[in-house]
Amino acid sequence: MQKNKLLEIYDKLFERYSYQHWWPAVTKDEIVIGAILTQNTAWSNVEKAVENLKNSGICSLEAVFYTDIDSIKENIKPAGFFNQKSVYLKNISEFFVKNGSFNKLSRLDTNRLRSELLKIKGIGKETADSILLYAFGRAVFVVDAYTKRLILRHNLLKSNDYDTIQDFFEDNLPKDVELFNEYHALIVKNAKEFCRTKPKCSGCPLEGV
DNA sequence: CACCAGGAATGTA
DNA sequence: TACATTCATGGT
Repeated sequence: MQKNKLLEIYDKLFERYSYQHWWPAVTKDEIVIGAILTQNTAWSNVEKAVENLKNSGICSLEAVFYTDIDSIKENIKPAGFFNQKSVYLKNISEFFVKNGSFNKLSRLDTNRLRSELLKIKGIGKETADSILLYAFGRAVFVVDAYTKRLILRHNLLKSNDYDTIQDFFEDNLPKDVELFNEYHALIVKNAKEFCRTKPKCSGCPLEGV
């Protein structure tokens, strides 16, 4: 029994699933592009879209910026919402190209970088934080629908507000990039297995936590 | 056939 | 602030 519920939950998830290694050995550009494409979309469909971009030689933010939007649409079609996601990709690629890409943007502190990302149309809190964590390596906790449901079901908070839940994680965990990286991935992994349409809790590593 | 996935923008009250 | 609607493909 630990006094820190969040660490207890993490330990049980990690014990069951081990490392998820999200976005390993891929370019940062691909992570940013994937973060947009995965908005409310199954990851298997994102992989098809990314593969199309690679085959077309335009799986980079600079390439996206200089490629006509109709070609972008055609390539990312499998990921769904291609009409708006193509615009979103254009928006963020413009941001990176016009601001010196990772080289210069990495000099900004995390809060400043986050607020700049949130100004881009198509980048909400979860996408911004995913980019900060997985592409920039900043210790920012990503809150998604699964995370909210986990917090509410275990009665750890009353509010389901994004910032409230994010603060809860960041204030009760060591600010460790690898920990935040794995934790978010483990929550998704566990939710997919046990919390689909009908919550089947039998066998869940968080049973009784 | 229905449901929804590693959300965000927009509109309504 | 708190919900509701729209966007689109592909797997179960």
